[in-house]
Amino acid sequence: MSESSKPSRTRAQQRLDTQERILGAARQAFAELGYEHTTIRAVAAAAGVNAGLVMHYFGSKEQLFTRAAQIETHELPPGEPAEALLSMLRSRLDDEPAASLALLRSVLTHAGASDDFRDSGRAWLSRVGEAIPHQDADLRAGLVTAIITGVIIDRHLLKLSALADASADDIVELLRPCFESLAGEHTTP
Amino acid sequence: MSESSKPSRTRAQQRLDTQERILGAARQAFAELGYEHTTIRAVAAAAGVNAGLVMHYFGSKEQLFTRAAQIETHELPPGEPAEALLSMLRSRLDDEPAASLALLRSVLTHAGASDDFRDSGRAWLSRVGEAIPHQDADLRAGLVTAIITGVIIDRHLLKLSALADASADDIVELLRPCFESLAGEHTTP
DNA sequence: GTCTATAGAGAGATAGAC
DNA sequence: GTCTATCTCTCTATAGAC
Repeated sequence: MSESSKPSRTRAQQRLDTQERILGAARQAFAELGYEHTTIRAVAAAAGVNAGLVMHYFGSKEQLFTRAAQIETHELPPGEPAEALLSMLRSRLDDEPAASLALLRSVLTHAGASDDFRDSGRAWLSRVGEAIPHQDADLRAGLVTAIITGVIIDRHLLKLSALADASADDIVELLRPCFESLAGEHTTP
Repeated sequence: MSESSKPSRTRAQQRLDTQERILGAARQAFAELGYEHTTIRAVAAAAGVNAGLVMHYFGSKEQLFTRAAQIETHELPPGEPAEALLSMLRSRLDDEPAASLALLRSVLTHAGASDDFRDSGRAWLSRVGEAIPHQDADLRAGLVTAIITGVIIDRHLLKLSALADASADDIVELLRPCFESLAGEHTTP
């Protein structure tokens, strides 16, 4: 029967809460500093716990990163592909999730991040490729993805003035012709 | 016969030669590994010298990076802006200089690199902005630059299959409509 | 469930010898 | 002009106490 009586928060509950706090702090740190400049100590401090506990829960810095940078693969909305891609760009311009920013910031310097990125990107790319009605669909999918990534990096990570200050609507409007020429339903020559 | 008397290479010459070897090794290392994973020791070894010598010549890792990642600001060829941008993208698709890749690889994680990047990018952006015949020229310049950067990163740094394997010509052809809509000489609404 | 203590490795930087 | 030796710092990771 009862043990600690009032199970308003069981021990397992408490454990999950703490893990979530740590993951949140880790996501933010990885997004702002990148993999190498993020220290277990700093993550622990931000989560209000001790560094040893972080290791105890996640095993290594590498595993902590993989957990923190885990992103649900972006779904491509149904309908005309160019418009679908634009609407997903639109939402990412407004608020890109921290986990995704963490992955982006670290992808150029941390080998593990590149792998995570490739894995989560593969499904996305093939989905986009299938939606594009052209022979060279793969290259086109790679190009729109490169464009989206480039814009997101400049806006959220590098905060380059022109892109960081612009309204999401203006950006989308300016890029519409690009997306239509790459992913639109033209007749293939 | 003579030994050190033959000034086929003076001491100052020798010094410059060695410095150049070090800079070359540094560029390659920074481009491949990023700022944080590049060690003075490894650069020295690759250049066939000792780590102490690198410090002696360049003072600090930070200064070594700044020297190694120094890039002549890309000149925008004269003529119609969209075509000018495409032709410069074209050349960067074939072989991007190591110094530029080093800067790109490090820009997301190293503060000093971001500054160097911003500085060398500012001149470029204003030049592109001036060439674009639109009111919102700055935003348009930021967008084409983001596109170029995204494509170069995916091709040369992440080596994502679709972009890494494609021919430069195919990429340029697919992106031409994008560049024309962003930087072309349309009548402004 | 959480924290303390510390081992162990690697890096940048400095001073001076050859 | 170039190298050896070393100092000092910081970080991950481990072992075990409360």
